[in-house]
Amino acid sequence: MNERIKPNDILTEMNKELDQRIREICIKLFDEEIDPQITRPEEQFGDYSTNVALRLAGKLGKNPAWIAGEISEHLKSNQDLADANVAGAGFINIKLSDQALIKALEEPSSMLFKDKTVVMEFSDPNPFKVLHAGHLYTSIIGESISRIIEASGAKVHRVNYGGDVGLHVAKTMWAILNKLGGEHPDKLNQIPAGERSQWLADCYVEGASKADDSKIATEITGLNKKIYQLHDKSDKSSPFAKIYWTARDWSYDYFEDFYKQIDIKFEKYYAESQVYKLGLEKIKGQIGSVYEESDGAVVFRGEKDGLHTRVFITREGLPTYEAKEVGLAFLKKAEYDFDLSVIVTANEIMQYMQVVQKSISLFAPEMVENTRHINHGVVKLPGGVKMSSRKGNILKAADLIDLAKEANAQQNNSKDPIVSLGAIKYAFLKNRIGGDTIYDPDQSVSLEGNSGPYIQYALTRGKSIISKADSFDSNITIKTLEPAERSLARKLSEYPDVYQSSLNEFAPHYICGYLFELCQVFNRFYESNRVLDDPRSKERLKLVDIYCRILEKGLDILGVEVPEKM
RNA sequence: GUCCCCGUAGUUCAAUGGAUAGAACAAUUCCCUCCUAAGGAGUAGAUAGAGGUUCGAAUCCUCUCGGGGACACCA
Repeated sequence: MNERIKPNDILTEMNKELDQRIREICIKLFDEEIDPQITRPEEQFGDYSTNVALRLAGKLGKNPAWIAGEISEHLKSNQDLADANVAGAGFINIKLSDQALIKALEEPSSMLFKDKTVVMEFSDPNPFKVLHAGHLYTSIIGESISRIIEASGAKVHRVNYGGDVGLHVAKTMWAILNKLGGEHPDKLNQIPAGERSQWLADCYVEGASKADDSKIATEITGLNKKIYQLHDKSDKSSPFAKIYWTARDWSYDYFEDFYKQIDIKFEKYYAESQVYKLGLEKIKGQIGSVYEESDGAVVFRGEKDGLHTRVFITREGLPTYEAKEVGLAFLKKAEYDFDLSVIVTANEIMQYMQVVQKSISLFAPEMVENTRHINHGVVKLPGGVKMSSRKGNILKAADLIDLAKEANAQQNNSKDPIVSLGAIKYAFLKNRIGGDTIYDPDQSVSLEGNSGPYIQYALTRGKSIISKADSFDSNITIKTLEPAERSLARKLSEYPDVYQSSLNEFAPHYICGYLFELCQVFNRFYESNRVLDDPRSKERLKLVDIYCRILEKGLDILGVEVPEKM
């Protein structure tokens, strides 16, 4: 965690109370200050659990079971809250009184980031290139983490960053000029609006595939310079500039359409053309101290920090990706003065990013202190082939959405985009961020198993129960719990802890796992306990209502909408 | 070659150094007069290998094997 937002207390209320009590007991009995590390164990063991006794055993040179016994005796002395017993090697298992458990159900979630300013950068597709499956994956991750942070009270600014200058643009421009037969911007009108994005993607593939030819490579290098010059001179009217800006707009128009489709909204699109001058300026100011000249280029020697040496300014005097990142970092800081900056990128970027961040930290440490990187893997289809944007055999983001739609139509006979989109989002978020993810369209839309539609369905079903009740008062207070009700209530009470974990680690998969488990517990309850037309109807409706609200909150954090009916 | 990440049931994934390694799908055996069975209850099945640290290791360390990524003017 970063410095400015270091949480001094990340525990939920119930956790905090137990934590405090156990700390006091340990000081009183053994004169030891120790973090109880309270966890939620399996139901058979209790509601909360701590391993303090095991960890104290070494320090005190005493039997852990004996220590656990002493502590649990003192915990028991306050029976309004909990019962405690010793189990296993020396775990202390705590069982809340029904009253305490019911109280825990009302606990609001953490507001750890209240009034903090957070900049979330994610998605980052490049104009002049294809918006591929990986962009969809990273977008869904970024959006969910944004929502996780927002839910704790932060103001989150979603920003996007793309390369509208650089060699890849030059490659696309080379192919465009080739296709148009020269600098003829008028001819661009011949490309139908619906095909523009694909046309640009094809141009990139063509340019990239021919860049091995040394003559064409030289032309592309020339175009690269020309594109930078165009920005330096704010040229918008020369034929070359007209082609550039038109194609650039096409890309951004397509991005906007796409994000709308997946229900994500960026407040700002940073472009490389906008940050490279600032980057060059900052780097040139540190030549000799942080960066150094080598072979005519400006580099950062990463080896002394276990990183690689990377070029920041080329021999041509042009900024590389690294230099632009330096500029972007300073621009974001200037524009938002954030408490926390989060950047979501693919794993392959990580090692470049570390070099960039390390170099910045040497002359502006405050810049990187509050910056956090989240790295994720790549998207694959089951038994999938390797993809390469250079070769053009790439899975587009739109293709992935189509696959989900098709699967949803076939398996569920549904055309509801809320279901197919929810299926993709959930499928991407249910695994821990970091590794590659295999996207199976059929599995993702399945109503059986751990899927988005399964949770969506569970919620619509829960709501349907409440809507069928003759009367329902959400304000009633439950006074007692039957065993089956208690199991459900116990699971419901875990939500704030799970949310807290997902916030601490920026890990949406905890939410997914919990929601699925919650549905399982609910279904088990529902199987053998009537809600409507039952003497316990009021209490059970209340539990169903809490269940629905948690599912709603959880799905909202995942960015998954819920249809009215399924 | 150097550095980084990864290796868990047939498959896709979980597991703050903690209890009997949890699920889902697939397989298999049961259970629907009932609030949406799109469900529930079972059975079978896994930590790549070898050492080490620890009261305790899927998790930390070393090595081996296997997969992916990064290694100077691309992003």
